[in-house]
Amino acid sequence: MAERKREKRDPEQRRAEILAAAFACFAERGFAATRMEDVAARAGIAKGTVYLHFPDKERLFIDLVSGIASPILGEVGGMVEKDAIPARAAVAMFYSIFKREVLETERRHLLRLILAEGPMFPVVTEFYYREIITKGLAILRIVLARAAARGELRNPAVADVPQLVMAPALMSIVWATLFEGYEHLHAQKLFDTFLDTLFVPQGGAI
Amino acid sequence: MAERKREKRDPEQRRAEILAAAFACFAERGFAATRMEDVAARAGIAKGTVYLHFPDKERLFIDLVSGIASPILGEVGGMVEKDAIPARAAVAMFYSIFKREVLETERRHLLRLILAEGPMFPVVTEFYYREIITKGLAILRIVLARAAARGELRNPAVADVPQLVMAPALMSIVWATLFEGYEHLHAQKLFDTFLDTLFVPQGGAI
Amino acid sequence: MAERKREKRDPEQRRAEILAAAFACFAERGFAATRMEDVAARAGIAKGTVYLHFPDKERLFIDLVSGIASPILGEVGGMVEKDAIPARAAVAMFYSIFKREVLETERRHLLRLILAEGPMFPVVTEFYYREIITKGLAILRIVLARAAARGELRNPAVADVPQLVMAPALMSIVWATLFEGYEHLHAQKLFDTFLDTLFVPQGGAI
Amino acid sequence: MAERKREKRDPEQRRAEILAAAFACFAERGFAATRMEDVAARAGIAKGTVYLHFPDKERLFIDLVSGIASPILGEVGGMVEKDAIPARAAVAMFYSIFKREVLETERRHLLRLILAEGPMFPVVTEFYYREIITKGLAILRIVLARAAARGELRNPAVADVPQLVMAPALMSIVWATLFEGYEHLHAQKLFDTFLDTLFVPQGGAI
DNA sequence: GATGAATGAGCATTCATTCAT
DNA sequence: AATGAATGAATGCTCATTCAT
Repeated sequence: MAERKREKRDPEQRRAEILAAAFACFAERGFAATRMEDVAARAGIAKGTVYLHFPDKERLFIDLVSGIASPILGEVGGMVEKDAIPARAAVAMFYSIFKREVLETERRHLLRLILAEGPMFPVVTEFYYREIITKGLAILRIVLARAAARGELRNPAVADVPQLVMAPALMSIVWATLFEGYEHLHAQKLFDTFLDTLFVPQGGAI
Repeated sequence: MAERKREKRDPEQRRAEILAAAFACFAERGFAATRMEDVAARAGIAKGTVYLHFPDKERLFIDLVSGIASPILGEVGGMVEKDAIPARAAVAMFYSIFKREVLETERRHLLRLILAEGPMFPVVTEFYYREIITKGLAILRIVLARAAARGELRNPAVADVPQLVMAPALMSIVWATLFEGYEHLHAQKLFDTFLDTLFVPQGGAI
Repeated sequence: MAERKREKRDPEQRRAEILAAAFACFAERGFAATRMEDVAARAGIAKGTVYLHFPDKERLFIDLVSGIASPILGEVGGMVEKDAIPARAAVAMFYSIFKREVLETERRHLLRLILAEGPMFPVVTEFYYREIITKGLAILRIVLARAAARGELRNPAVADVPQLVMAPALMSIVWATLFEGYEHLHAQKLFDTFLDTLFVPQGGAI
Repeated sequence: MAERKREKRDPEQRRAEILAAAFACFAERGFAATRMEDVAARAGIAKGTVYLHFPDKERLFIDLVSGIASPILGEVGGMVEKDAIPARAAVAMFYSIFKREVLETERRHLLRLILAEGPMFPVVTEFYYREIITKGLAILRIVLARAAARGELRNPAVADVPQLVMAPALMSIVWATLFEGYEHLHAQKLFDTFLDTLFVPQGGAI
């Protein structure tokens, strides 16, 4: 009978649990097709309880999508600091962090959510542009400019189109989301092949 | 007010009008958030009329998403035939067709639809994998293999990961869909830069 | 190609065809669950054509239910005339006509229709009370009174409750409609047993 | 205006209220013509609340029609036990219970419902055949066989067609449902007259 | 007359949100 | 705080009826 009813909790923890449940639901079915009751059930609480932490479904979504991104940035930022390391290593690390933190995480569903619900939630799109894209591109721009200056790039013009470097990452997510079930895409190979294409060989010889 | 009521039409034309309206609506708001009445209104017809052409919302969506892709394939396929032309030109043509037929068309919203609704409509995902991705990759694989054999690729390993060539196209759509309002991405420049990175310079000079 | 389209017909015949189709449909599914299109399809005509003969669904139903009963009465009425024949024979004939004209005909579904839709169509109920019940009871009353006077009834009080004589007929229809599939009810035996109960044995023997 | 809003209730009681309201509605207008909103309104609750207790309209109907019959059976069954009492008294009790429990109750509308919706709900028909008809006939068969053996029946053959005994009950309901407004039928008289016809007089004289 | 595409009111059902407990 | 029954607006779909052909 000890059905852990009316379990009280640290509000912050409760909030986090709801966000986690909400993310799983939204990622699975999209915003419109997710029922608040699904979220509650997944969080192991009652429907009404969700409303004690979020005023409505829309706000739950926005808080969720915004909050989930923040942690990613930190590490990536460090990349730019180290002037010493070769650009190729920096970009490789970029992919590596992306792989570890996004592609191989539940966060890989984020893109789908943002892309899918973007038009309905401009706030979210803007948030991502401002907080993630802008910062990511800025970092890449710096790293690529440095690489170009050092002659590490086969095509220095790449430094002007840092989106090109993001493209394989994007592809890896989209593929993982849609087609992984039909055919496996080896993300690391995709990244490495791109790195080999982007950068002049490091000639360990002589 | 030209109320054009009870306008009869060629069934095929009517069907096409509905599909066009539906595409606009679905692209704008997603499957769940689109009301059949919206579609009808956009097509300038009554709610019930939609059901004379499609049995239900789901089928309207599937027929729509499936039908809209078909026309794309034809032209791309021709690319592979011409053995004579340089690989770079072939890939450039691939991007060009993509730009003309998808990126600069309403079809650019397709990716969003597929990505967003994929999990709810596995039929659609499978259709796209089978009809578009598989065929597109096959073509690229042939072209790239040929290029590798001819020494046209800076990194011949690219021939094994044709998804790499698709990545910039993907990026161009995602950017156009989400961030174009905040910052312009010059798709042609993206493609050209990538081509310059991918292929060894043709050195017309000396 | 000779798809007998836009077949013109004698209006009366067309009307009759529609009524027949409508009866089949209404009997099968009831008023509300019958679609005008079903009726049209069953009559082998287009939806709109029904409306050339009946102003609306309700009127189709009323005309139908009213019209289908009329033919029954005639023969029964004759029963009362023949003063000479024994009451038992007259009542037997009543059941016989009922069996032949109603129970073993599609008309057996009439009761269901009237009972089911009665509250929604008081006109129909009233019509049946006035045209069928009243007349049928009147005839039975005369026959039974005569029988009582002649000492043919085991219980002369039956002459005051002619509904009692109708009851087995009612039972035969209800049973045929609902339970015949589970267990057979031999209507003739039901009637004969009732006749044997109702009337004093005729004892042809000394 | 005592708007008694958001009144919470014992679930069982709520369910019973809905069933009662549903019965009234279905009895009045039939299955198809009854709107769930009517049911809700009649139960004094909101539309959605009905769905907290029944998954859909069909199930509401089936549960309703099935549930309403159960209570009838009990008492009737006792009839057969008492071997001592004369068959006539037993059958008289049968009619009496029927009158009290069905004819003079809202349950008298049940026949209409079953007859009307039978073809659309075979489950219901089968339920009634199995639970009511079969059992009722079995009891009558026993009582009548006993009566025949004791020479209480004017026509012993009646014991083979127990439906004959049910017929007056059926007539009383159908009449009450359809024609009572036009002409009164004295049910007790109908039953008594039938009993007097069925059984040999009990000779209270001497 | 005959047709059947078009219309839109109508209804079953869902689900975000509220609130009495 | 937590619950979940209750609410009612919203939406997919149907079908009686109309009307251009």
